Amino acid sequence: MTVVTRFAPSPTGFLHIGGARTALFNWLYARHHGGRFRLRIEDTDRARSTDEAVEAIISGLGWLGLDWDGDVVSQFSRAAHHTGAAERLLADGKAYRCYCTPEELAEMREHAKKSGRSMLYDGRWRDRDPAEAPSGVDPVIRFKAPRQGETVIHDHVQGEVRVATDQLDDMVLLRADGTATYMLAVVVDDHDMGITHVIRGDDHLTNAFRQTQLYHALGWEPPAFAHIPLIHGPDGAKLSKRHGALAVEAYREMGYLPEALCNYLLRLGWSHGDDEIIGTEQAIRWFDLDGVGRAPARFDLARLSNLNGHYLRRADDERLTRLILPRLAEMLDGKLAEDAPNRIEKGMPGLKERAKTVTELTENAMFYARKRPQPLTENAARVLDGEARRRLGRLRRSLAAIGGWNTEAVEAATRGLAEEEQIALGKIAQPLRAALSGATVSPGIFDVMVVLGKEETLGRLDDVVESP
RNA sequence: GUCCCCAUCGUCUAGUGGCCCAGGACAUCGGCCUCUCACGCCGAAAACGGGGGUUCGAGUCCCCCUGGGGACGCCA
Repeated sequence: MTVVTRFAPSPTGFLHIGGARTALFNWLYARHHGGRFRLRIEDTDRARSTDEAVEAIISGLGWLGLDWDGDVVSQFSRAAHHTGAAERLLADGKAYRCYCTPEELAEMREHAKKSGRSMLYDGRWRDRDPAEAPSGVDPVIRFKAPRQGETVIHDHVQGEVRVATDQLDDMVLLRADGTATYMLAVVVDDHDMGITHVIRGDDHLTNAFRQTQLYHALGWEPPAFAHIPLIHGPDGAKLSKRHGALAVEAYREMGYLPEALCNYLLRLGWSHGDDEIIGTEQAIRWFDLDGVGRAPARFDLARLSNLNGHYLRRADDERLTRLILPRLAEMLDGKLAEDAPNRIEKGMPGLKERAKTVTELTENAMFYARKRPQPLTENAARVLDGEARRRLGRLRRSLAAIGGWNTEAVEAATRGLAEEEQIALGKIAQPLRAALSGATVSPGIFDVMVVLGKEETLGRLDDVVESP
C-alpha cells in the first residue's frame, strides 16, 4: 500500500508554527515511505476563507521547502461529493433532518451544563415525525450516530483510545444552506483522495471518534490516525500570537533559516535517540511515527536560535550575502559603499561565525557596507583616545609600506609595532578595530583589514589618526 | 460541567523492569583558547509531581490524587 498523507489547513489566516510542524511531519512521513503528500485547502467556510490566506500558506510551505504532490485541492470545489454522501446517509436512514433553531440549541447546551450533563445535542429530531416540521425553517442534516457501545481508534501516537458512544452526539453533516460541515467534508475528501495516514494536531483527537463513525456508516475503511501533541508557548499555555504562533514567514523576517526552523520543529515532539542536528535528508531517512512523543512541548526561541546559528555557520557565503544585502540597503538608506557586496561576501566566513540570525548578521556586516567615515560607537570612541590615535598614525606608516596586502603581512606589521613599542597586541588591535569597524567587537582584525583592502584600511585610519 | 489526552533537569528530550545514586542538547555559571566578540574545548549546577500497589527489583507496569492540555459549533 502506498502511503498518502495530506496537510489540510483552513485558509483563515497565515501558516503558523503549529501548522508548519503538522505539514512537516506529514511531508516527512510520505517522503520516508516513498508515498505521496497532498495539500488540501479546507475552505468550506466561505465567510472566513480568503485568497490571501491561501497564498500565505502556499508561500510558507514553499519557504520551508515542503513540496506537495498533485494539485492543490479546494475542499469547497468538492461540495457535490459531500452532499452526495449526506444524501446517501439520509436515504439509508443513517441521517435525519433537524429543525432546531440556533437559539434552541444554545438553550439546550446551557441547560445541560447547568445540570452537570455533557453539552451534547439531545437528538430531539432523531425519531420525530417529519410531518411535525415547522414551516419556514430550513433544516440541517444530522448524522444518526450509534447509541450503543463504544468507539475505538487505534492511534499511532496515542495508542488505543476509546470513548463511550453516548458521549458523541448527532453531529451536523449539512448546514441549513445545504453546504457540508468540516466533519463530513474531511471524511469524504480523505476517502476520495485515498489518504492512508491522517497526521494532525491533538486537538482533533475527539473528532477522530466522530469521523470513525462516519467512515463506518459510509461503508469505508478509516485511515490510520496519528494525533501529535500541540505546541505550547514558553509559559505552558496554548500557543498564541503573543508568544510564537506567528506566521512562519515572520521567522524569516526575524532572521531564521528555513532549514533551522525545520530542524527545530522536527525535534519538538519527535526524537531519534540523542540526535539534535538533523538535516532534511537525514530526517527523511529517520522519520517515523514511533519517534513522536505524547507530551505537549513548549516553544523555545533560545533553542531555535542556537540551531539557527549552527546552520548559519554552514550556509553558503554567497547565499548569505544575497540575504543581507537588501537588508543593509534598507538600513543604510541605500547608501552602500561601492565595494560592499564584494567585501561582505569576502568577509562572510568571519561574519557568520558571530551571528545567530540573519538579522544579527546584517548588523554585524554593517561596517563593511558603510561609506567612510565610519561612525563610532560610544565604546569605540572611548578606545580611541589621543595616545591610541597617535599610535594608529605610526601603524598607518608601516601598513602603507606593505607590498603584498594579505593576512600574514598586515599581522606582521601590527605585531611588529606592538613589539617595538613594548605593548600588548591588544593595545593596538583594539584601537585599530575601533577605527576600522567603528565598534569594539568585530571579526578578526587582520581579516577585516584584508577584506577592506589597503586603500580603504588606510583611509579609515586617516579618518581617526592624530598627527604626533 | 462532561469526555479525552498528557506528566524525566528552567526548556527540548534519551530511557520500553535490573546496563540509571538517570544520558544528551539548549539556556545558565566557571575555566581554557585569544586582537575583541563569537566559535571550539573542558568543567559545574540542574529532573523521574505525590501516594498506594505489582515485582527479588520500578523513571519504566497498574490504581488514585494533583497538575497541565484538548474537545464539547449550522468553525476548521
